[in-house]
Amino acid sequence: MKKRADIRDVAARAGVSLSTVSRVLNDRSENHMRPETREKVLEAIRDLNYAPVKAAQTLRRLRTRTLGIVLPDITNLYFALLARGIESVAFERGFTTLICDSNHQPERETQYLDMLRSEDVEGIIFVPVGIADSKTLNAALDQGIRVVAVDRRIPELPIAEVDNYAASFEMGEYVIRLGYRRIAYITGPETVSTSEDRLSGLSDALASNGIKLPVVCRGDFTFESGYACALNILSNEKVDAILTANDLMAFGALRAAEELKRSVPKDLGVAGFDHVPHIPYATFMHPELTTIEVPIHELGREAASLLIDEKDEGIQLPTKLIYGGTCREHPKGDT
Amino acid sequence: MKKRADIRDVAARAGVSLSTVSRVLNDRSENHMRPETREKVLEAIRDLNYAPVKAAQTLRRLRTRTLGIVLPDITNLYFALLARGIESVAFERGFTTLICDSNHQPERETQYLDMLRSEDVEGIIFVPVGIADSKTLNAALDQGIRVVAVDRRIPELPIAEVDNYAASFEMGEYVIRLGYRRIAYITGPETVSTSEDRLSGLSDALASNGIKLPVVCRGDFTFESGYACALNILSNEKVDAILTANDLMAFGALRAAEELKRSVPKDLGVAGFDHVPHIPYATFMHPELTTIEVPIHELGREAASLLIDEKDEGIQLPTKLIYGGTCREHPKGDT
DNA sequence: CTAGGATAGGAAAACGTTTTCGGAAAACGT
DNA sequence: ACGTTTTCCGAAAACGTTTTCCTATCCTAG
Repeated sequence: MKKRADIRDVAARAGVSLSTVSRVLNDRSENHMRPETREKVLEAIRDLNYAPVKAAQTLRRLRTRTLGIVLPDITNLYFALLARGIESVAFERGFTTLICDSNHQPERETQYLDMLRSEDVEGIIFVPVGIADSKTLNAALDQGIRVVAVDRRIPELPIAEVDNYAASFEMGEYVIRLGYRRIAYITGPETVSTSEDRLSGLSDALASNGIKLPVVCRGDFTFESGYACALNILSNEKVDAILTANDLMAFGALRAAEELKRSVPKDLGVAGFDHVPHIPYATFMHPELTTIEVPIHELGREAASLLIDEKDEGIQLPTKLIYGGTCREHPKGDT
Repeated sequence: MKKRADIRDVAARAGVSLSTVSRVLNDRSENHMRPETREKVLEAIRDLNYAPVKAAQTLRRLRTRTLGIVLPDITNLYFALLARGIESVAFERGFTTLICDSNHQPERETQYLDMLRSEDVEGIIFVPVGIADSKTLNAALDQGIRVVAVDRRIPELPIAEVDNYAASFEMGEYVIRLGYRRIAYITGPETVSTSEDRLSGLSDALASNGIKLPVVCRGDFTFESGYACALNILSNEKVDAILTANDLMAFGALRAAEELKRSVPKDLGVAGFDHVPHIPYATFMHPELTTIEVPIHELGREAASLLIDEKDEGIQLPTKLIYGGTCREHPKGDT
């Protein structure tokens, strides 16, 4: 392995100064040079197989063309799709992407934020685990790094999101129209804006129909928590539907319902939120889950665009109600 | 937007020289300093929210402390777990990780390899989509970048893998012991070493019991291809078991079996390969899949270690047969 | 009380670029 | 032929670290 050629090797071989080589490399259209000189330099570059050292360029210009992503769990398909959406835009625009999996640990999140800062990323897409550590976040912002939120709100930051409140409201109206009346809800952590929005959307939908949520159980978006909550609810309360803040918990609820021999959707309606598509296992399951589709890949693309185009306004994308088989098909006395 | 604190700001605030700050940062155990001084520096760092500029460090040490990962599909849990395994070791050892999702496209793979090269990564962990483009690969190797394979072999490269042949052989013997005789196989792409190893392992196991594989169908590791192959096999052949080269295709086969009203495991045994754990959807399913467990997270960790410790020998990790419910429980006339 | 060795910490060089500034040479107008 | 502009290119100063080489200061032993 030979020593790698640097810019002065090139200059020496071409018989010019290193500033000339640099000018050729960055071909500055102002200040053009004699074709003859330029050719000599290009030849030397070819001969020596010269490639600039990225770190030196970065240090000099202080632009890394790199984007950071901080998310809770890359093994969760929802976030993997998000990452992919982000990456696709970044790649198109010539940006490199650094994916940081905080693994649901706020402390890790902080470490990653600092790491991204020291990597001098030009922007960060941030899906916080809980309440974002404002000190670390501000350190990044103060340094001029743009940060956008996706899916979960962070105070003061632009966000790419869906209207969780409205979607959840719609779901509430839907299940009521189907005749469900005693509706339990399994929500997510209170530190996550999506949880709260979804809960209040549903709650308001029921209220506007004169119904109150008989029971709300707090889960943490995992299958297990959905299962545990549902078990609890079904054993202690008389409910005819369980709605959840995400699909995973809905699957947990289905599992609980099955164990307790509650037939879905006849005795018990179940609905989720997110509709992470392309889960082969889900298509294997029947009935398919009634849920709200969140265009997570698109949210990722939008978030990346927000960052790269330096927009300060967030964006809201539409959701879609997916009519699965875990809620009754025909409303009572209705079409 | 305040100016970002640099190392001399820290030095000034702590009332020391910048070399001292650097020493604290890199805590060099030789040449230790007064705890008091160290504390002052750490405090200044905290106060100023100082984070070193990576580009400068890199330039000075001429080491990027960065690892690249090129994998076929980050939305596939199997690879997500792999990435996580790699990342965990990398993080422990102070390396940054660049995840490149080739999305099953060889061309994209090549682009990423080139990108990683120009990023000066110190090593690449590579799970190729098909036959790796040796030109691009060699360009990286020539530049002194270490490359290791994981899961799928690449000629000349060290690899972290399991003994696919032996594991598949074991599975073959197992299903035979259970009394299955007419065994179909759904394999993966022929360009992927794991496919071929698994196929020949099974085939040899059957052969050593005087049995021939009546039918081998080539899938591509997707649920859909497993489903299609199984449908085809079950309609045209008289088989009592379907084995597959990965779990996803096994799920596809289960779906096909169900549609054709073949009862599993009574009429038909089904087994997969990989045992991607923690799929809530899978635990929701019963019976659970009989399969081979591949410690993919560990493989990732080992691969990262191989790279960081500059080992030239590959490593093989053990697999484990998972006794699910998609094969008969009791061998005929056996315990 | 002093020579000598540790020890703590400072000054400055180096890493490989980009870019500003300015000087020499060439081109041009008179 | 001389001044003025333009064109081309070199010298050198950054960029923010790490690290080598020193120099002070402090201990310890004799």
